[in-house]
Amino acid sequence: MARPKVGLELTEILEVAGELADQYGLQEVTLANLAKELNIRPPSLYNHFDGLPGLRKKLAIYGLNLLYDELAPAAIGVSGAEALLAISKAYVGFARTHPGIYEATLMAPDPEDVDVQQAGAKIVDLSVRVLQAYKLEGDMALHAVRGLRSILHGFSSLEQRGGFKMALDLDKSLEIIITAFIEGIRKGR
Amino acid sequence: MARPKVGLELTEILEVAGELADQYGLQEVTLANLAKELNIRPPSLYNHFDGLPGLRKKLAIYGLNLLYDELAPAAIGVSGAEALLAISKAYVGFARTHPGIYEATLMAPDPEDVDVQQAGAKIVDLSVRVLQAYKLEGDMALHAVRGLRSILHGFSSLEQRGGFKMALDLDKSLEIIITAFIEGIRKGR
DNA sequence: TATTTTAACTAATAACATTAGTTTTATCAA
DNA sequence: TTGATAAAACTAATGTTATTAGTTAAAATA
Repeated sequence: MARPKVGLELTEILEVAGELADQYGLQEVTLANLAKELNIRPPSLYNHFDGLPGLRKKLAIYGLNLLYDELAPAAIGVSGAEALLAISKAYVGFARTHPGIYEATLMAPDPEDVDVQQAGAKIVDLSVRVLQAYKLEGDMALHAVRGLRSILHGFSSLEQRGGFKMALDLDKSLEIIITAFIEGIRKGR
Repeated sequence: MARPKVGLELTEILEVAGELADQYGLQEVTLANLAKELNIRPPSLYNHFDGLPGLRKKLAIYGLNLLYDELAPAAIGVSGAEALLAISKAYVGFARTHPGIYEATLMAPDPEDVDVQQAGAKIVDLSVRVLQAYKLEGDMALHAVRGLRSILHGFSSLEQRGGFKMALDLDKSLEIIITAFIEGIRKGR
């Protein structure tokens, strides 16, 4: 019993791949660079995942789980606008701290893949629960989730790509945007 | 006089590259594939731009200009919420029609590049003008622009990556999200 | 201790971007 | 029309990458 290598290896590889992604960008996460970092030869990596697409898929799932683990704690003990702002800040914060891993999250070779969908669904479900405090009726709850996700991803993505050039506090922007959006949704019933 | 090849070549190359991107994805826009499509050898492309990074930069600018050319007409003759919804639908529509070119728009090798910034600034300016109808005071106008851009990019990006799985009308989602956001911004003064 | 599995390895191949140097083709001035 | 010039194609070669095949070493298990 106890196979200390089997389970640990893959996680360790993904951690290194994640560091590589955050530090140099996702496009630098190549089998060559990863192998160099791990002091093994590139072909050896095929024992752990199915080539570069396999790595990117596992990295996407790994990243989605990391993201969920940061969002979930932010949502406990609070509700309503407070909870909404808390997970929003956590989301954007994650994208800032882990730009490469966040990018990997959206770059799965096949986004329709069951495992990837499942990891992403946890985050969607979390958003749904936070929005339940607003008692939105019918389809409005679903539209609201789409809006929230659009804002969070769009904001993170644009910030990451240097899209916001104005000298204007980013956290304040986020708070105003989220607050405005949810207020508008409430008025719209 | 009249050098019908000099100017036309580059545009023609970008058109073919754009078709390649839209049809097979941006990652398939390689010098090898592009050269094959143009019936020339890959090294010949270096006479037109500085390698793959050069192509991606030019494709980004080309795409931003295309996008602007679709947004601008949508905004004329209308104002207020009507104009806002018009450019929003045009934006998302462009991302749907030209998924590869839209992606290229955000994938410039150096987003800080002056030419890229300039092409993007036209679109930001257009958003600013449309939002001016709401007479937002002080920084609120700037926050609003950031919010609008986040929504439009986030929505397009998530839709493109199959992020919205629910059987729920996408255009209706967009309309509700944009309307809610701008209403919330107005209330927040 | 013997077997089996895991994970490393070497060697080789194909696709790609890129550089250097050359040739063809087209433009334009005399 | 012709000769000079510039643009844009070419061939050849190199280095990096992912990938496959086949092999070996090491660890876990029976």
